[in-house]
Amino acid sequence: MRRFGEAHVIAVYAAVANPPAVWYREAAMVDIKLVRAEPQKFIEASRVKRCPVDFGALLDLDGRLLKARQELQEIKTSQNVAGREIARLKDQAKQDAVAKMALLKARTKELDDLIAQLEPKFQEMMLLVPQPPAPEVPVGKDETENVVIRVEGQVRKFDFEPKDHVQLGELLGIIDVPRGVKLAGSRNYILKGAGAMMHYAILRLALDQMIAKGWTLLNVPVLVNESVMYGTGYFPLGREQAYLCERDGMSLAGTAEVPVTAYHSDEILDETELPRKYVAFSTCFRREAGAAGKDTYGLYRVHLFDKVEQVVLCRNDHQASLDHHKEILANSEDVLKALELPYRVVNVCTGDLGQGQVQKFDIETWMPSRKNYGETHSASRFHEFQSRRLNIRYRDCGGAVKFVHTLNNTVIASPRVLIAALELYQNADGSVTVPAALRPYMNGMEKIAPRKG
RNA sequence: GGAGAGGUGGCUGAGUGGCUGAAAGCGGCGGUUUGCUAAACCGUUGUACGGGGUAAUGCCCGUACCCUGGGUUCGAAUCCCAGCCUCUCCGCCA
Repeated sequence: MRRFGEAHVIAVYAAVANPPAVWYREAAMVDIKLVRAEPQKFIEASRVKRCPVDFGALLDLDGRLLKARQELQEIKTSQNVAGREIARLKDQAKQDAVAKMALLKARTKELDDLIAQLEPKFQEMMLLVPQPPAPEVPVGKDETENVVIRVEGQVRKFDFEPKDHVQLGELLGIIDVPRGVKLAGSRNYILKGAGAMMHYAILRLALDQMIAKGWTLLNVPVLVNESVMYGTGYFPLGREQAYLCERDGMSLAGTAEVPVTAYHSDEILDETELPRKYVAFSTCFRREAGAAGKDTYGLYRVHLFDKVEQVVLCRNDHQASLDHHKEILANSEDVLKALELPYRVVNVCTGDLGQGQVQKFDIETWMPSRKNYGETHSASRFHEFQSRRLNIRYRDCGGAVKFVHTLNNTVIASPRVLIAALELYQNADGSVTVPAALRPYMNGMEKIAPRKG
């Protein structure tokens, strides 16, 4: 059985002058051959996704690199031929032949230098080229132009004045924002007692549902090499969102998607081993750079949260990708249905789509305090975007080596979903009924009641 | 953290300057033999890029790749330097 690929091509691209070194994979990003063949398609993708790339400069660089490499290859051929010759020559004839080689060597050096100069620029630009979105993705400028495609469950009407999750959390003694801020600054919090129990209960419910469906549970590193961040597409564009441990050249992943998707990087799998379906729990770290002043209240947008994530690696087949996309969406809906929370599914528009995503469906769960649905899940499919960057391939039945397709979706993320759960399950007296599905995970607790005193 | 050993193809493992993209074995694939399986025997078996060719696949030529990067040399898996990673022993530790 073939398991590991041999091409662990991780190159250091260091701006020679200053650390930190930037890591990337030498393996292709988006397929440059496709960009050459249909530049218009990528120019359009760049426009609607709002990922600016100078394709004129990119193709120019590509052309010059290609030309230099072709000449270099020809020179190498003559060098190899001459080298074999020299081994057989003697004395004066040998001296003459060696002298001739010097000329070739000088040209080789020139070409090497040229390539060494152009290559990093080319790679840098290639890392910015977006994956073209699927035709069924609505064109739009930002999240306000996402299209609702389905609404599930009934939004609760209260016959009393409902409290928000922070008020409930304080009243019940299960959420402590001030002390979270004391320890770790803004956007931090502490879950306590039944609040922490409900947090773990939700995550465990999600894990158990996925395990029951036959998904493979992984426990993965969340402090990862930069190459993994580049490979999954979070770098370079999302670098501002990540906590970096620069001394060690590592960063904290914002989601288990990162290590789980990279799990098979630099490997060649066998088609019979596909699809691979993984589920993993991880703590997620996000700087929320650029979100200053946005969603500052409560547990909606925080620097650290816990999440159960699902990741699929499947055949390089459009239909297979579509089928798995439906599957991972349904898996997440199953968790919300078990929790009996109302939600809707939206088709995310081009402007709100990530660089690598072909299409994305967000699930938004009803949050009474926001008087709106709030994003709780994000189901994406990438086609080859991530697998090219990570070099994840498989051998198909005919023996051809192809890049896998990757997909991922939140199974559940907490505490964000606690906003919906606590607020929707609250009672007039300030207590919160524990959703039936969570009781087995909370020692049978049925209700979280206000503290005495 | 201290001391040592080592990184070669799917795996094991040979290879100390040109005839080595790489011996041998295992595994995989194809075939012969056989009532079936097994065994035996024969053949075959990396990836990427560029060029040529085809209706297309097969195919042909070239280049690169023996952890990564740099250096020495006409020529590097082989010599030198730096880095990364793995293993063993000791120490520390959830």
